[in-house]
Amino acid sequence: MANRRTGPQRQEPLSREAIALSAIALADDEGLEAVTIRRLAQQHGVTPTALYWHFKEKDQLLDGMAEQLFADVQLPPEDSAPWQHQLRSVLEAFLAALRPHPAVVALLPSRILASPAGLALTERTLSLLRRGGLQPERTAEVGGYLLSAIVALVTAEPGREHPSEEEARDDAIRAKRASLIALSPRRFPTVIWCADALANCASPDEYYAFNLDMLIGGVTTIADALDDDADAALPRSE
Amino acid sequence: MANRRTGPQRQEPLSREAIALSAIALADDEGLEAVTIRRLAQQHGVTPTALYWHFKEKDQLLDGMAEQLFADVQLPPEDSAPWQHQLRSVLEAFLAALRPHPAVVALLPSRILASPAGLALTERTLSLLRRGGLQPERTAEVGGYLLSAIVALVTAEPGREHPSEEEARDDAIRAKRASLIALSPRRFPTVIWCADALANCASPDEYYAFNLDMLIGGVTTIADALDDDADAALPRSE
DNA sequence: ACCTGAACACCGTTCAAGT
DNA sequence: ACCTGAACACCGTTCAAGT
Repeated sequence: MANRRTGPQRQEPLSREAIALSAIALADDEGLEAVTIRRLAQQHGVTPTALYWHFKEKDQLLDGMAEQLFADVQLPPEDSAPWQHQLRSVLEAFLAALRPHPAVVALLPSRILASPAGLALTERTLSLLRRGGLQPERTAEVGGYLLSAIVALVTAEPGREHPSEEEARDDAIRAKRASLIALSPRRFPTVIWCADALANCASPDEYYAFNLDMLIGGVTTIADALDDDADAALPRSE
Repeated sequence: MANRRTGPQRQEPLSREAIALSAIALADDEGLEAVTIRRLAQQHGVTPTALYWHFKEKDQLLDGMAEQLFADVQLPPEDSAPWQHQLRSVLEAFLAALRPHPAVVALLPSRILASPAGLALTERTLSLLRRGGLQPERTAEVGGYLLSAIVALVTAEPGREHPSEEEARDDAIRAKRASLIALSPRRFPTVIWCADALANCASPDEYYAFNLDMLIGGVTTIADALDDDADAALPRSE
């Protein structure tokens, strides 16, 4: 589990990409707040100030981490399926890239339009909404939000914040569940009814699939509403 | 605009609430990363270590900030409207509390079940989904996600990251738009088509209303699908 | 081109002490 | 009960210098 702690490494020169990859690994292991110029330098056997040759400031390192995640997205090939189905495939591909790195995803929403791979993902998403009949303002608003909503899906996975070591994780889940069960049944009956599933996600795959169904269902609803408006505006068109 | 900078204030003893409120104001003005034990102490005319009498550690200060925002939510009274309509009203109330404090909302998803006011919001949300026919696992998964999706709605508002001073803001929007317009029209035709709306939100109210329509439409879709399943399982019920 | 070393301003936090 | 003061380990960043 613990990441390369093999002390100072003599090796070929550093690269932006190598630093960003080890930063992602460090975030995966210990959280985003563990990603520090000084710790990364130590892992690479180098002085903290050496990193400033590769990145002008820490924010550019975070940009590099985000870019790596966007580059992991395996966009499905375009096909002739209905646009809603293709949209679901695109969002699933984004989700698949994010799930291994939940600690990093908070970096993505503000950086998607500044990253080449993020732009490719955005282009695919927006073009499918356009095919659904949305005007440019709606396309931008809904498309941009959908991508952030996928990020939020990872952030909000029940039980995601618990530790990953099995025993400590079980303890945390039990403690969370107990704290919910102990609430007033008069004021919080439904929280208590849901306590198990709020404390931990029994099946993450079902959590993701069901909420994706919801998002796609919502997009379909608003696209259909636009069609109805168009029908109403052009009464006996066709 | 600038916040009470009137130097050391001699006054009645500090309180958790007063510190959390000034922390929110500081985040509104200068972003969450400006919220520092030392700066807050300075604003209150007190030594940094004085804050440790009120909060065991900085994380508890962040808890207090989140609790204040949850307490701002004005939950609508229960009524006899369809559950989807009531759910929309609850989400609108949450959104109204968040919009004045976009820099703070990232604190909320991980803290909602640890805050009394957050639990009240969760209870209302879950109880309406239960009324929609969802089982406890789905209720927890969808309800928890919906609340995070509202937070993401604020985070992802186009143009939200630009500065708030009018002139600098116009410059940032123009620069963002120009950078999108300059992309390859062959590879990014739809991004270019949407460039204006991606660079800035012409009407935030419409952005929020339209995406809320989408979320409510999605919840309705999955609840209806459950009804259909039930109908199929009990063929000529009724 | 790529990295070191010294230095600076700024963090969160502990602990003993004051009133 | 509420706050001060000194101290510690840890940040990001600049700049001049080395090879």
